[in-house]
Amino acid sequence: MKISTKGRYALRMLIDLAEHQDSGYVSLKDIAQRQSISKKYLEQIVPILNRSDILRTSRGFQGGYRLARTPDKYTVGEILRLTEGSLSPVACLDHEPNECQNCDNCATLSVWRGLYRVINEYLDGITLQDILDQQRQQYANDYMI
Amino acid sequence: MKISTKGRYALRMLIDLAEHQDSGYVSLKDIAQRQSISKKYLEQIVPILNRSDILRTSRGFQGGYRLARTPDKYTVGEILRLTEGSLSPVACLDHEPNECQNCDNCATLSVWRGLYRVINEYLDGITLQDILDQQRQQYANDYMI
DNA sequence: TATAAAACCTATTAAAATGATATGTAAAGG
DNA sequence: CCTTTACATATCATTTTAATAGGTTTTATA
Repeated sequence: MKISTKGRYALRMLIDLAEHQDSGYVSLKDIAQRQSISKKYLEQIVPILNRSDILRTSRGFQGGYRLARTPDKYTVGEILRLTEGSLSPVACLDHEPNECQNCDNCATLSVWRGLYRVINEYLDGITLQDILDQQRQQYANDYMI
Repeated sequence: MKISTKGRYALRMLIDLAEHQDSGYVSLKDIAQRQSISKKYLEQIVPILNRSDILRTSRGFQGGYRLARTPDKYTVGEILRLTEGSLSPVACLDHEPNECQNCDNCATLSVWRGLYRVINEYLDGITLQDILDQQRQQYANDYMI
C-alpha cells in the first residue's frame, strides 16, 4: 500500500516546475540536481506524463520542460493516477465491469470501493497550487521564528 | 498502491470466522475451501494476526480458530495494519520522528500525511460487524428480486 | 556550420517483494 | 495409538521496483 518512487518523483518534478515557472524551459538536469533524483530515472517518468497533456517540451540546447497549464489546473490525483497506473487498492476495481467471478457476493468489495473513493476524493482535492501555497506559508512561518 | 493478498485474505478469513461464530472452532481447511485460498498460505497469515489478540486457537483433532472478540470489536484498519505492516502511503511516515533528511522543507509531506489520515479514518470506521450486516442486507435484497 | 546541451529511446540489471509450495514437528481428542 | 489439526521453517518462481547504461536526435548559439 505504498506510492512508488515514480509517483513521488513525478509529483516533485511538477512542483519543481511550478516553482520555476518564470525561468522558461527547465532542464531535467536542474530538476534532478535540486530534487536529488536520478536524471536518467526522470527521463523514464516524463513519457508517462506525456500520455496526458501535462508538459510542454523544448528539445536541444537550452531546452527542457515547462508546465502545460497553471498549477491550479493539476490535481495530485491526476498526476498519481498517471504514474501509478491506478490508485485502486485492489486490482478488481481497475476494470469495469468487474471481472471477478465472486464479485456479486463478495463481502469485501464495498470496503474497497469505499476506500478507493476516499483516496480519489482526497487526492483530487489537492492541486499543485495548493502545495505551492502551503510551502510559501511554511517558509513565512520559519522566517517569523 | 495495492492491498496485498495477505491483507485481503486475512480480512476474508476473519469475515468467514465471524459468519461461523456458532460452529465452535473452525479449521483452516474449511476456511480455505470456502474462500478458495491456499490453506498453506493462510497458515502463514495466522501468526501475523496472533501478534495481536485476534484469534482463539484449539490444536489437534476438531481444532481450529474462532474470533477472540465479537465482530463489532474488529476494525478493518486494525486487521490490515497488522497484515500489511503499515497503511502509510510513503515509508517516511512509518517512523516518528521522521527520519527523512529533507523532512522539514518537504513540499509533499503534508499531502502524504493527509492521505494517511483519510485512509486510516475510513478503514478504522468499518468493523467486521458492519460487513456482516451489509452482507445480510445484500442477501435480503437478492431474495426480494 | 560545428558543437555542446538538451530531449528522446531502448535495453539491461540488481534487489526486493509477492504469492505461494514443500516438508516437516507438535498437540490433542476419539 | 492414530488421525486431525495447528505450528514452524525453508524454498522457490515470478513480478515489480528502482534504477543504470548506452546510445540517437534535435536545436540554439558561438
